[in-house]
Amino acid sequence: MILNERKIKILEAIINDYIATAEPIGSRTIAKKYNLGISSATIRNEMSDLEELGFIIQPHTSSGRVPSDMGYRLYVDRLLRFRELTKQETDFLRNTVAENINHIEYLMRKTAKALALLTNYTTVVSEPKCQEIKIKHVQVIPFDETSVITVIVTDNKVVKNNVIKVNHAPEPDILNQISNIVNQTLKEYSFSEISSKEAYSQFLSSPYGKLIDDVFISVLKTAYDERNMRVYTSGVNNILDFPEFSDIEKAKSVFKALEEKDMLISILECDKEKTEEKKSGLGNIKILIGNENSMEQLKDCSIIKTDYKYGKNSYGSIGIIGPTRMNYAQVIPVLNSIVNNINDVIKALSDEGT
Amino acid sequence: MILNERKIKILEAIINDYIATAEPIGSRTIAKKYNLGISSATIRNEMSDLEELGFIIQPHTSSGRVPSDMGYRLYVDRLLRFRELTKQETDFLRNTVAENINHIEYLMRKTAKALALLTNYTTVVSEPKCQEIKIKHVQVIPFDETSVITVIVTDNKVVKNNVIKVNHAPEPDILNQISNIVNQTLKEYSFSEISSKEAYSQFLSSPYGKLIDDVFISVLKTAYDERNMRVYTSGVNNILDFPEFSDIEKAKSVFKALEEKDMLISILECDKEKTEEKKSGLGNIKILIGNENSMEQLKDCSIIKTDYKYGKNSYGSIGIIGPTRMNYAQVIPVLNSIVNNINDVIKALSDEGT
DNA sequence: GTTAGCACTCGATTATGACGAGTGCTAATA
DNA sequence: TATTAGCACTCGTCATAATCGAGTGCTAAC
Repeated sequence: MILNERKIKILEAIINDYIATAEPIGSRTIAKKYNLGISSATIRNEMSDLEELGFIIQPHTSSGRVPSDMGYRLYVDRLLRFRELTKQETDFLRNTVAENINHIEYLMRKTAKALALLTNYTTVVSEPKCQEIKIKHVQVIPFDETSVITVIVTDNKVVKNNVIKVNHAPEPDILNQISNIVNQTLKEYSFSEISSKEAYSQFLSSPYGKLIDDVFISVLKTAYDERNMRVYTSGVNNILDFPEFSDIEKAKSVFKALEEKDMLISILECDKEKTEEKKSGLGNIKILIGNENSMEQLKDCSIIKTDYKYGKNSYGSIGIIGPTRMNYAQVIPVLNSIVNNINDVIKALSDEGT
Repeated sequence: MILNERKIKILEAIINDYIATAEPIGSRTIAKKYNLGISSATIRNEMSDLEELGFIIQPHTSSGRVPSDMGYRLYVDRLLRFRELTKQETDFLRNTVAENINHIEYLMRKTAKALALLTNYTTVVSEPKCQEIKIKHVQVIPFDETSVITVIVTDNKVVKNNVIKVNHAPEPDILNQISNIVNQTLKEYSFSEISSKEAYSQFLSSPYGKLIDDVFISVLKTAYDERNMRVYTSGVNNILDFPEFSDIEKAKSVFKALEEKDMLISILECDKEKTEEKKSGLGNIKILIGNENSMEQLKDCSIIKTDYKYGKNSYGSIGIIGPTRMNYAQVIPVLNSIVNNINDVIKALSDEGT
């Protein structure tokens, strides 16, 4: 059986209609709404073929058809024509990026919010992470009589901090000296040399040896602590607006999945090998349709995601989650637009800086 | 009509039963389950009185009764007997606090999570805020050729940071000097003197005047920026487990409210004047029942909240949100326990430090 | 190959009636 | 006089049946 032009036209009609209405579509509806120049009976025959080929599904005998994951996959790969963004939309996205580019936490939060607003789906944004994390600067600053704070700046402008308890907090001058020692050591030695304490053994016998050791430990902890990765979501409630989740149990299972930070991270990182690059100059946006993602709770959802660059060698991810019936033609350009914005601004900043 | 002992006994039975079952309670049920030594007919008469007095409500003719906000209020003020926490519970709460006390962000997040876990309601935790914010230390640290980072530590161990763009980033030594200038100025002058630039006008003409100005501006912004306040929630999904929110529209409206950060903040801060202190040594836990809070979307919810101390003059808030039918007898001791833990540990730390 | 026509399917909607938990009222009782 | 047994009545819930209609597959005619 061949997937001829006409079958594809019908499939396209079914998918477009289903994306818009969330109702199974019958042959008569197609014949009336989309004038393909053929009767409902012919369409009926073609639909029967499409079902046999696996592109559409009949929820029960004598109901209309609904696209299958495979149908959406064909649609996304071959039929999708992207919606042009309006000027308002592009401006809005550009401003969101421009206003927050210097503050990664805000950037993540506002990006998630902006995308949720424009798409009405759920968005997830993860913190940029280096393949190989680099510590840019460490500063030990005074806090009170029995504690100091280490501030750790990584390559990608991410700032983390830890409180360290001491018996008696040294003077600011001393703390500066300690900061210098730490920074110098970080420049000269690898993490493994530091974690074996070899790199700074000479300082351990000094009066502040214990503190210096604590600082290095806290630096290493930050450098390796994957769990520290922040993830922001927005528009989780939008799930409830889709009829496919009007069953409260289904909604609950999706919510539960989206509440788990680990789950969010794996949404953004999972199945890297399974996904294919989208053609047509859309960068490396990945699309996972329904069961293509391996999370049982999200089997009725599609995930559209991509990475953004933030600092040298440092990448974060942005994902948009909705029902498989999601509006791919709109979501992809929106995601593409904001990521290009981020990448462009970051590139401009780093060019400027050299 | 007098609210005699017997009426109160009946009211108590109704409320306890309703908290447990979420079903309207009839006179026969009470007569059978709680042997008060009177017949269902008598109970019926008393219930009729209780309804007239406004403590219970009949959803429709010939259905059982349900407590009103006023009924819960009486219950909470006069009838409530707190459940003792189990050893596991107290240990769990103590450990949660102990493990995270030095890192405010974790402390907030884990506290929210722990409370949601123990109570099965939704929890909200806000960042400690000074009535009068004090900057403990400012440190300008290098980032790259065209930017530096200001790290601002407030009185309450909250660390904020901002990126500042410069034409050409000064050497670390210079940045240290600038940090010293800023810290010194902050010690000697008030915020108003700083915001008028009067306090540091002498430095403006130096080669780094622009940068120094930017740093002060960023400090002031952080000091005043209410919006910077972080708020963490946990267990939002628990809402879906309550039959009162099985209507998806109701659930959605609560979700929408809990998604807004401003709304969360006003949940924790609203109606300070309206609430009353709870007696019986429970610190200053506040309870808002149903319409006692002024948020339309939360009119079917109760809010139990209190403040915790984190650093000198610095208070954050913790709130637990559930249906008005929530288990006050359990939630209040749990909340009380964790807040006492936080306060005790913080007190111990500050005593130790003097 | 296409289409009109028709019998058939099956979920959704509506109507109906039985059930039962609960009420209020009245009259008998302690 | 307060309490209670008894009874008719109310009304939401649940199960059953009836109807409707969108949609199908198949056949025969074009």
